[in-house]
Amino acid sequence: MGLDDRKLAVLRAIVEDYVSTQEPVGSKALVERHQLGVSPATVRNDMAVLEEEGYIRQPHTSAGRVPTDRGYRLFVDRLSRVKPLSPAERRAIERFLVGAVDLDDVVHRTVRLLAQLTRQVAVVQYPSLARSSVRHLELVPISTTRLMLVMIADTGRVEQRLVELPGPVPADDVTDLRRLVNEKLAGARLSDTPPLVQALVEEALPKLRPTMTTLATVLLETLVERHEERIALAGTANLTRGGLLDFQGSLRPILEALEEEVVLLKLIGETEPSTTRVLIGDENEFDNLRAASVVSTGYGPGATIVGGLGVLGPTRMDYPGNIATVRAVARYVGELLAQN
Amino acid sequence: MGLDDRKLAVLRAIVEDYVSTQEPVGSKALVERHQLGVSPATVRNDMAVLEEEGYIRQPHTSAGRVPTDRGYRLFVDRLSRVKPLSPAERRAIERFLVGAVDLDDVVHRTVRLLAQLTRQVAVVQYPSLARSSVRHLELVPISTTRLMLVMIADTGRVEQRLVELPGPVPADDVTDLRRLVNEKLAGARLSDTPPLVQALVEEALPKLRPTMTTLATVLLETLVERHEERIALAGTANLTRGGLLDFQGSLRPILEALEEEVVLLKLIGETEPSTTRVLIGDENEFDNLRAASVVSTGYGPGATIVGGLGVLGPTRMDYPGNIATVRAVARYVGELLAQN
DNA sequence: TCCTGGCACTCGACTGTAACGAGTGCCAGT
DNA sequence: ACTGGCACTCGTTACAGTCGAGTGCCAGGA
Repeated sequence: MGLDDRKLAVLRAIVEDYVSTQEPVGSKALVERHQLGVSPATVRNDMAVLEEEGYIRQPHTSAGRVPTDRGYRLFVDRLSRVKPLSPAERRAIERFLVGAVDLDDVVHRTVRLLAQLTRQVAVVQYPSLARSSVRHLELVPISTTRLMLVMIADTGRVEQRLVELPGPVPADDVTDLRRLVNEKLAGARLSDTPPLVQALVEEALPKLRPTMTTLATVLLETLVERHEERIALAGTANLTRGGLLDFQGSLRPILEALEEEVVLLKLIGETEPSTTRVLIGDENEFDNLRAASVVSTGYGPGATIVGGLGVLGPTRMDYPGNIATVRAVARYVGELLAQN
Repeated sequence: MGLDDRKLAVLRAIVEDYVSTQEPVGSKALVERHQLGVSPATVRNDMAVLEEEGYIRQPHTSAGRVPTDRGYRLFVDRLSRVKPLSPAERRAIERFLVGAVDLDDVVHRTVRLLAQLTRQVAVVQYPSLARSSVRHLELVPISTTRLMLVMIADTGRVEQRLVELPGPVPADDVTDLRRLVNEKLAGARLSDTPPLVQALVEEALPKLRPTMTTLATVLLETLVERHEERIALAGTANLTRGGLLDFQGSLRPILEALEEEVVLLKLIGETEPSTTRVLIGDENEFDNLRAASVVSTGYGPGATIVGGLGVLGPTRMDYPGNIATVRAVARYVGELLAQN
């Protein structure tokens, strides 16, 4: 396809104008607002080509042009540079994140910060258990037949779970169990624990065997199988900006998708490439989100990645700005985690 | 004000029809759909009176009548009986709540259940710390100068917090601290802890004094001051039912309000009367929610109340049905908590 | 005294027509 | 290869007219 430099410039101009005005942009307005150095008629010819190639389209015959998902894609890949953050934004990020005392606190502040800076819906995944290691396991007797199991991960996450024991267990045995469990599991990556837990049961003294078996079941459930992942969300009210024009008039599918943790995890949790990922409109695998775009990236202390974060908004969003913000926030959060 | 039985019957009919059809209801339609035993003209006279008294109003001159907030209030207080739950609903509640392993689990299941049954936005407050007692405090050494403080409440809530110690503390001292803290605080209501914590510091051995002081600060922050309350939310997508007619076309203020924990707590957290509370439209103290109604109640094991739960929706909602559901769910959750 | 049928009236919803104008595609000329 | 000009499309807006649901009021009857 023959897209020369000017045609690309036209596409860029269309995207920028449409994102900021939210109205279809015509050839005349384009040459007025950008120094393209050619006449509207020429721009129209270029537009015709861009439309033929599927980068823009006309909502109605007598209206201007609007970028398609494919047009945004080209824009993001080749026509935009990452916008540097304004000093005000930088300051906001720093100020927002100091004083966090808790992992919960960090995550909550982060998600609100992201929502505020981007004016989109923000999503932050808690540090993934799968990518964490066990720092310590604590067993707290609640009654003679009940224990509270508390797992503290190196990422700061704390999970707890009530354990119903098969029979009464004396305090000394609890101490033994605690020691055994920690000797075996402390320091291990959560994803590596199943065989270790198995070994624990097999090596346990006959006296402790039944209790350990129960404990092992709960351990596996808590550490590996169950609600492994947590998510924080903020800024849903931002969906209502752009007065019903975005999302073709109905927020319903979006709101539904946002309530499904599984969906959100898919969106921001796939962090293999460790670079910023942009999903535009129907590139998204969920039908409910085919009118939305997602900008996401991984975060973590140093170079490692323990979770994902990102923003979700209309396809008509400020990609360069949002990409810059998401990256910057991820970096700051990573630094914060590294300090602990 | 002279509202005889028939006028009340007319009001009831208007509310019921409007709630189910979502359209202003006229005198003719009313007599057709209800056995009022009088003619449309008579109903019109009654309507005129009801309108004068502020219970109904006309959106336009040539339209039917619509209940006002005041009309709904009268309906709820005097004209409706609590709808018994359908067997299907009963079954749904029971099935939904068995198998919950965790307080987190219970709360999440409850909030989703409520949202599903009422088709409104559901809100559930975690058992309030202020109404809980300390079951156990655990101190887990993370490094020589860091402890993880874990508080387990009798309601099942678990709070944790990282403590930065002023200097290295040997393991034996941690054991002592743990014992001291538990001796003093275990069993105490959280709201009663401040003086006890103070006493802990004063009675501590000189050797432990600095550490205990730091610990005390964090304890007070964690137990009393900070994010004492937590909230779970579900069903926001239900706001989009009734296609923009409810909430005068903009979900924005509602979504904004739902993001403020403080607002939600005010809505469902004030559980003094222990009976079901209904807030209709502008009875609500938050401007953002003047187009919404809230049905809420307290829940807890036995007769005690440890938190609140409820639903939020358009003023045009099925009050009798929602009240019944909210009550039933609260009772079941209470029973569930009592078992632990 | 209260209810009812009848009737004029209001006013939003809908329909059809016309003018307007933003924007386009195409073509001939440079 | 670009440009100015021009005819054309079609959504938007304004306006007028009709329709009908629903009302308020009144006179007559139980």
